[in-house]
Amino acid sequence: MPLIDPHPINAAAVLAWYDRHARDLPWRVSPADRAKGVSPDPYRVWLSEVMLQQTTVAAVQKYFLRFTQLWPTVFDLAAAPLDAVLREWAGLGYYARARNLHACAIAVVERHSGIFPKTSEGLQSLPGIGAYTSAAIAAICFDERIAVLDGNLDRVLARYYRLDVPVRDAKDELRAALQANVPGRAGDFAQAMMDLGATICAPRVASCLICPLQPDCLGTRTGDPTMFPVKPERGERPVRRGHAFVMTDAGGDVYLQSRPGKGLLGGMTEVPTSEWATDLSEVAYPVAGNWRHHGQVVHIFTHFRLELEVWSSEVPADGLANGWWSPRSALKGEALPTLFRKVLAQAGLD
DNA sequence: AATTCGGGGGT
DNA sequence: ACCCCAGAATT
Repeated sequence: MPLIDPHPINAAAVLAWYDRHARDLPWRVSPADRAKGVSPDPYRVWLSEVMLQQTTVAAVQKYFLRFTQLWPTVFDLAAAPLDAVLREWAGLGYYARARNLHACAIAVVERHSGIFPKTSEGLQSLPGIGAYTSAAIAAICFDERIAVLDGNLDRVLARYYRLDVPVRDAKDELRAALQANVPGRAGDFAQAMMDLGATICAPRVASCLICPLQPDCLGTRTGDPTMFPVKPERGERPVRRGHAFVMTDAGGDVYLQSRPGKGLLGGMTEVPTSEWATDLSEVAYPVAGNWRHHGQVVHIFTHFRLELEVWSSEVPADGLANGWWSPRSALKGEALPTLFRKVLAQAGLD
């Protein structure tokens, strides 16, 4: 039994709305310019799409401007050292994206002479480009008529079709329903539907009176469209606890080291910590010193809550291996994730 | 099919 | 507090 009744979407109405209300974004070609034949730079579209994976437009903007200023083309990015890319990505989260971004730039240069593939299928074979991103780039840059299904569209379509199961249980049907409605202006349509989801059909508020999908939206016909999509149950967020050790030498430089290349905060920079476990271990300092306690830092990851006790001490500069001593003035440029910036701030070193 | 990956903005 | 965000890779 089908989960949805895939009645048509009025793509013409959506495009007409987009022509008047498209958001002005640094990586976007306006619908007016697109109509004049201007096409987006695949490098910039790709970079923006990777940054926007599970990340808000507001958070991405300054990173996008910085990256395109430092590395204006895929050749520039491919030639950059990975640690420079990680330093610039610091704070944006999901750091596997940065490693894949760099690997993808190299692949495009080495396997495709610096030219991005022009089909979603070709794009999806590249690192860090999955079902969504490949479709988005192919539609936006090349008007491939393919369904572009992101979190916004999940919500818009769940309301439009009044989907009464969690989205993950109807992903294929939603994609097929959308695919059947993709018009010739595939790139503008994809961006229009995402803008619609971001501004009109928002998570908590649905401004149905001004929505171009009226009057065909089943979610609005009967009751409250914000009841959709229905959410699966979510368990508790576990807690992990540990100690963080901020060490300075006689000159005030701070001891830093690199995390393993894979996994949580992979490849990023940290201050030494204990293991993170359910129960707080008894503190074991890395080296002898006059250790002071600076209270606790709490950091929320997607799948657990971390509570770190923050300690600091001046220590001899020759007693540690593997890492390096960073002048306080250089901390801003280190590849420090937000967690460790919070730890340093708690110890008075921000 | 489920889990592992950050961090911030909106409500 | 909680939700969600232009998801992908791994298990």
